[in-house]
Amino acid sequence: MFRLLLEAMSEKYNILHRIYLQQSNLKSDSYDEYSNKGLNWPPISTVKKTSHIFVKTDPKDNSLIVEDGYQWRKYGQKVTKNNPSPRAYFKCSVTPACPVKRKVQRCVEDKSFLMVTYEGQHNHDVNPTVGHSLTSSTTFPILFVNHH
DNA sequence: CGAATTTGACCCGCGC
DNA sequence: GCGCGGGTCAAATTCG
Repeated sequence: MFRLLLEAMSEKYNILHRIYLQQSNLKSDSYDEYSNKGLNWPPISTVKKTSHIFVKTDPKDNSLIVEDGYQWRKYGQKVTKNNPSPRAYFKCSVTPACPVKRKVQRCVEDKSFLMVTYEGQHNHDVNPTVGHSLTSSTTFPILFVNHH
């Protein structure tokens, strides 16, 4: 488990470093805004089509809703064969034309983990008010990004 | 009263 | 062709 964490974090660092080199060459101030706020992971979705993110939450909190700066509209919930815990399906509702989908499911072995799957990339910017509230939280819940 | 969530139905791809 | 598993739709319902 820890080895997976380490590999995924180093991979995430490599991706971020590549993005940083690209963005610094392109003189983009939107990425500087991200890095200043500590929101490192939204630009990853601009590189990768789908990404699996593990989020630590309270297992008692079964709301299955993760606030990440975007606004999601739930459109389905299913139970899969491998996982007894239900899986929730969300769509980005910040912009009606945004094609991003998100799946949220509890991890099988550790119920305090939440696996979030992002599909696609946002064609709009992140809501700044929600993003600020996210960074002001003391515990940054996102553990690592795994990609297939 | 409008919008978001819930939840069963529907749909589609895949393996037998 | 059929059943199953997973993804989406949409009517009803709840919530602000």
